Amino acid sequence: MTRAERRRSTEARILAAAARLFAESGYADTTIRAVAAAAGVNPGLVMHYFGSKEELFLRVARARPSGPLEGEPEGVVEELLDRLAASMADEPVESLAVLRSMLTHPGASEAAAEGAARYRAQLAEALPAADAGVRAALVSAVLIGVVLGRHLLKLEELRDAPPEQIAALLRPCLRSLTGADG
Amino acid sequence: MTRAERRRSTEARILAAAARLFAESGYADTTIRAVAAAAGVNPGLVMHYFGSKEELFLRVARARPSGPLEGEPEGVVEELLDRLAASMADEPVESLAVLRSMLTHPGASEAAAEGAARYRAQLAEALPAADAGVRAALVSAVLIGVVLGRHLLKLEELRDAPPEQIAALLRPCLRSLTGADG
DNA sequence: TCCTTCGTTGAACGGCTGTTCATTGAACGA
DNA sequence: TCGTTCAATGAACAGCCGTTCAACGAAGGA
Repeated sequence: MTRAERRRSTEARILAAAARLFAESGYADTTIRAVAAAAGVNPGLVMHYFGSKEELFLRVARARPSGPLEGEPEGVVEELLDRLAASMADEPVESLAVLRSMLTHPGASEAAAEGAARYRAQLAEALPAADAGVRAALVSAVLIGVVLGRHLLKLEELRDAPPEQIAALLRPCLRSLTGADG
Repeated sequence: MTRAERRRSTEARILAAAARLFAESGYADTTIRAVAAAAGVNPGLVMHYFGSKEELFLRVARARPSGPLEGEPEGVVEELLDRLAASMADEPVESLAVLRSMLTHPGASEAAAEGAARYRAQLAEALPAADAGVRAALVSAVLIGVVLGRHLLKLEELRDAPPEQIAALLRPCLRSLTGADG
């Protein structure tokens, strides 16, 4: 294994461990030492690669663009439900890391705010109503609440329910919020 | 001022400061020293009164029973919207402290879980549908998402919108989730 | 008035944190 | 083969944390 490969491999291992720990424990309770241990690496190395705990977190939290969101409200709702179902099937480690840390770490909210605002703006543009902004924010809040309830608060009924059932129950709810029900 | 009065007054001041700081910063980032400073008191006194940071948090987080929730789904939805509007008018410090810390502090979830589960059970009993449990959990998740979005994530559109507008947009959403729309 | 009670303080403790830095040793280029 | 590069280590630093404890000083009872 070449030197560059080892380097990339180690860096990836640290990032994966950091994402998992940030998601599980939040920003404050995740220590550089724990990340290093989980990655099988020396704490100093984490600092050497990422400079600081803050920058390590930002590398994990970098908002990956999640595809465009356009078309008629009906289609947008289905797209949102699909994404929700997908993030329910497997544990969405990065999203959870961002979500949990946004509630823990002062800087995390600001770091993710720009991407989230662009997301809501995109969503709002697909809505016909005059109060599209508030509606888009409510849709975001509802989806965040559901992911939060299932993965972080671990509400039993939500954790045990199949994704399709949740999506089906949520459909009319989102259709009314987006104005897709006329 | 009598000695017992001073004692109660100081204790109340510490509890109020703790509630505010737990809500603002979560469990981990709230220090005993900061609570003591905000209450104008010596850190040692906080320990002397409450024993530990954990017990101080539990005193703040003790679930205050929030009235019964019964009757027809339509009425329950209106009751929920009323409570939501009320918690939007003023900053619900204690609720936020619990909510934020549930996401920060391992023990906080468990501490609040019992009360929250009883709340969802009560809500589920008022719903006629066979999948009342999942529906009740989804209603909780939606309401948590909205409070979270407004007070913790500070989504601009949600923070600036008047409570009545949010309640109005949420009404059909909650009616469909509770099965109040037939 | 004197002694007790107790709210309150200040200093200190060990432990864990993020971060730094000199050092090692194996992969590399010549 | 030899010197350089650089991934990786281990020990150490200062700072903040929760927590402890001896001590002070004013309120309360006799």
